[in-house]
Amino acid sequence: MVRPTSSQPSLPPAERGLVNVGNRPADLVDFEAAVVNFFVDAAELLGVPKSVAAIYGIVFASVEPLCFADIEQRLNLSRGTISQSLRVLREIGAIKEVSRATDRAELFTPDLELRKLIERFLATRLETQLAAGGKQLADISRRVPAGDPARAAVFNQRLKLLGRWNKRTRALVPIARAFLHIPR
Amino acid sequence: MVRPTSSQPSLPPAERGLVNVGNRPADLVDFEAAVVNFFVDAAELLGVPKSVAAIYGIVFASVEPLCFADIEQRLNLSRGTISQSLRVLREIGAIKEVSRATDRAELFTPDLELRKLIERFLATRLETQLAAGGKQLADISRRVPAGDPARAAVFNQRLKLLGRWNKRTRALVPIARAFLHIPR
DNA sequence: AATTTTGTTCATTTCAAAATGAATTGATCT
DNA sequence: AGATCAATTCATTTTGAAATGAACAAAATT
Repeated sequence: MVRPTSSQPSLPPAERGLVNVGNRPADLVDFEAAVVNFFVDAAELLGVPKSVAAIYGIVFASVEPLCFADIEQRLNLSRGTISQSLRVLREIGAIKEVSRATDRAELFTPDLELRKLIERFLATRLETQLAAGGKQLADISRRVPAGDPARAAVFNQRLKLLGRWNKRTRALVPIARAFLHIPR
Repeated sequence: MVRPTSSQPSLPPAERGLVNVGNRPADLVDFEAAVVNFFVDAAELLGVPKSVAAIYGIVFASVEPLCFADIEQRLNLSRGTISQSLRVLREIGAIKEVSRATDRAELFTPDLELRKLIERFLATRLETQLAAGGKQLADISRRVPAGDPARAAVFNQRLKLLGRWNKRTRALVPIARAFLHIPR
């Protein structure tokens, strides 16, 4: 009877997804795959491309900073995609560059200050969308068809409702920030 | 000098988008288009198909309940899409059916209890995703590669961080509910 | 029973976002 | 200078969710 030699009780192999196996140890690959999947799923909720999430994941799953070639080796993604996704990740501050004197390649390490990422999401997606919605509502109000006053009254009532929800949700954002201890 | 005969100072025509003009009055069409656009934009944020949002919008923008044919006339969407989108809207409780004795066609009216929709979003998308994330994190923890203890320590540290954010965000959901006055 | 009216189903198509990879740039090394 | 390495750009391709519309059902009307 052959048993796995691992110290762990053997887990089922993880869904590999975008993660390459190559000649790397199976348990490491499984770990990386599980981390990458976690971030890919989370990104789906936030509307972020899979490749971007996967690259953050693979960088997160390495103690040593990774260079471009490392990522290319570990993930089943083209150079073009990796280059573009790294740019996005740098722009949003999800990864940091760590220069290494001995080599010319840039090294990347995850920025573990997740509050910055969350703050970015709150400000960029939520707050701006809600503000845009508020403007649209104002515009709609000026378009309520006159003529039938009873009908106009109904529409104004409905629009007031939307306006209240817009305001309430906007008021929620700072509360969320406070609760998550995210500095203004 | 020809002036618009409207009582309103003439607004620029609204982006028509999916809304059909037909032989309907321009100001009504503009109003409907503005409302539809509002919901389409909001839906984009929530990951809802445009057609679904547009149909909710066109129903919202009518005082009288609309039947299938009304929607088909007002929006540039196929019967198939309308049928499927109406099903979705009924399932999530965004519209109500209003039977009319005089006619066999079903009539639809918006459910203005927006808190129900928001609650649904919180429960279905946010909470279940966060719970799934929590499970994934537990799984990842069991996959931390043993061997190098220093490395394992770093990973455990990082995973603790993710776990904390997961928990905090989960704790935020009930607070959001309370703030928005959404009954548990 | 035949017809019209009212919608549904689902195999195919469309389309926009994401991914690709060849060509190119811009370094660094010999 | 020439060669090699590291990465970026961007015109093209892929892909998957969304939309289409013809075929089909089910009920009401004639």
